[in-house]
Amino acid sequence: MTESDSLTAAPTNFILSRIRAEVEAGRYDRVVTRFPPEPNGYLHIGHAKSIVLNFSVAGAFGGYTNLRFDDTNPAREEQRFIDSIKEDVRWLGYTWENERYASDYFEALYGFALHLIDNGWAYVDSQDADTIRAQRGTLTEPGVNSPDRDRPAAENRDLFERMRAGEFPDGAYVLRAKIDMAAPNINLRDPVLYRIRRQYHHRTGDDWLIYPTYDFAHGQSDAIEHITHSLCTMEFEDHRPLYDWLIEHLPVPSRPVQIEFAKLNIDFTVLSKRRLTRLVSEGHVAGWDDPRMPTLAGLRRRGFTPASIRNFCNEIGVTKSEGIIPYGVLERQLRDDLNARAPRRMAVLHPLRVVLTNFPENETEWFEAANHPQDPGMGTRHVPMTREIFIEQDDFREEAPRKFFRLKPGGEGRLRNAFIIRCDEVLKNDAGEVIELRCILDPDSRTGGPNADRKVKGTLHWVSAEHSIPAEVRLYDRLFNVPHPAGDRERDFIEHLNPESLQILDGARLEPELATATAGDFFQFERLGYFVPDLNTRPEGLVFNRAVTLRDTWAKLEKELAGV
RNA sequence: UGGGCCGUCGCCAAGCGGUAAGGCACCGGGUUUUGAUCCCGGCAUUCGCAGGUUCGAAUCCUGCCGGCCCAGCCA
Repeated sequence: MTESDSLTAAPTNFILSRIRAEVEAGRYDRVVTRFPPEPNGYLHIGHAKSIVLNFSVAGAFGGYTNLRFDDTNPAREEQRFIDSIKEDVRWLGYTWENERYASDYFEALYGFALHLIDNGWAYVDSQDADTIRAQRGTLTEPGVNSPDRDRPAAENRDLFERMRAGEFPDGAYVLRAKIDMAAPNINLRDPVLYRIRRQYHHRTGDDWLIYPTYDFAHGQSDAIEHITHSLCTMEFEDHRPLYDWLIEHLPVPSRPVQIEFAKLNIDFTVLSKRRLTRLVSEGHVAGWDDPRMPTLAGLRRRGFTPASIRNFCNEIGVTKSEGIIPYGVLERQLRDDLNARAPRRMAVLHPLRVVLTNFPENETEWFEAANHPQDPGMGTRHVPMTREIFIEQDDFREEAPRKFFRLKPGGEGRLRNAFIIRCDEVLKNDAGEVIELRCILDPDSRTGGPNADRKVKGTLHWVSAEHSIPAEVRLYDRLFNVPHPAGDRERDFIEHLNPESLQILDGARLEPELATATAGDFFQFERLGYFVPDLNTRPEGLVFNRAVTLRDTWAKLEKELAGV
């Protein structure tokens, strides 16, 4: 594995080992998979699991992966989603072999439908949707045959050709497979294969007025592309008999097999396209790429790296049992990746003015600071120190609790990369709030000085009041305040939205080095977390997003102390 | 109550008849000018439950229990 990454070195799982056995038995000389999104929304972290799986499976056996858009329903698909999906897959680090569309195969699929009709395995039904539904039976009762079920093949062919020709309105007819209305598996009760949709398609335009259903399009598309293993989520397990039935009854060029795995769930978020679409369309978030969204676009904007997401997918594994992964697991992967690679900087989110009483006025002293404490190769930069600086409000307590070892009246603290100071005086406003500290510095404690190694418990980050630059900083918290917002049967998941998921700070001060940061950069603001410039940051209006905090043992301790 | 699937530590997850991997979390301890990182150590006599088969079962059989999915002309 390179760096903290694993593009292809996925840990094993039941799919990988099954295919390995097949390959070793000589059943395949190469493995071809496909990632088949429907272009009706943005990709989310759940899709990432599928992408990583598909690409790593094919890659492990010298094969490749196609990107295939499952665009069989023109009513809800759009070009902009195709664009975003391609961008996201590329960003994740994967390169597909072929870019394909189910709509590329409409003509071939139509031919397959004719084949079924001619062999008496499909028929045109003239009943409306409600009637068909009523005849399908229930979970416990068998369905009943359609009166059109025994329509002669020639008549079926004629009707189907006229469906294509546009002679009928939407819903007038459907093509159905003739399987078994009494099958315990409802998907086998004469499933609909084609429906009339007089609708413009984003790729085929007005060429088609009938469109195949997922069940009819998917497996056959797999076969046409010589996909060897069609990996999908568990809810399609019931469709596998139909998938196989169609492959067996059609003159397809290859015989792919479908394997199902459990989809991803993460706590405190939702991962279904339907719900994500609602968050966007109802305006609960700023868009598909809102940094609070679990979409790849949102995670990217938030500051997540492709490697962190890939590593996450590999860490959680692939099985058939559905579980809920704590959001913290994803966050830790980001920390792991960025800890190794992010340059360190100092930034103060909630500034508290500190005057260093024995530091000369109008002077600037530059301190050299390592860009990474464990990686000297990342170099150093210089940070300016002046008589007036800002420290974090949280780093001073007038009434310090037990075990609080930052600054307090009369106490000492070390200014990171600089020297040790002692708090001599606390200035307050009329409201009694602390507005300024007067501190004296120990000149011998300068980095490299004779007293530099003096033991002082707390180390504080700081910026020069004069040299620091202002910035807006956006802090994010979980989008929902319950572990499983989609699992509530009484209340709509929207009701569980966390009203404090976004906090905007407009008074942050950054060390001057950060002035030139642009989208795509990433930093660790020491003692605070990992931050990235937002997509819309500008030199004259810096905006940073907090991707994730650092592990904060003190926050945890303090909570425990307060609780007991 | 029909069909399909799942149930191994708080969360993931190996294991596939020979006597419970690993990761995360958590709890100790060490290093540290980030209460970060890093390092060391601890952490299931037990595999949803109950029977059975076997010298031997998480692994095989039977029966229960719990959870998820399916009745779109969505995917």
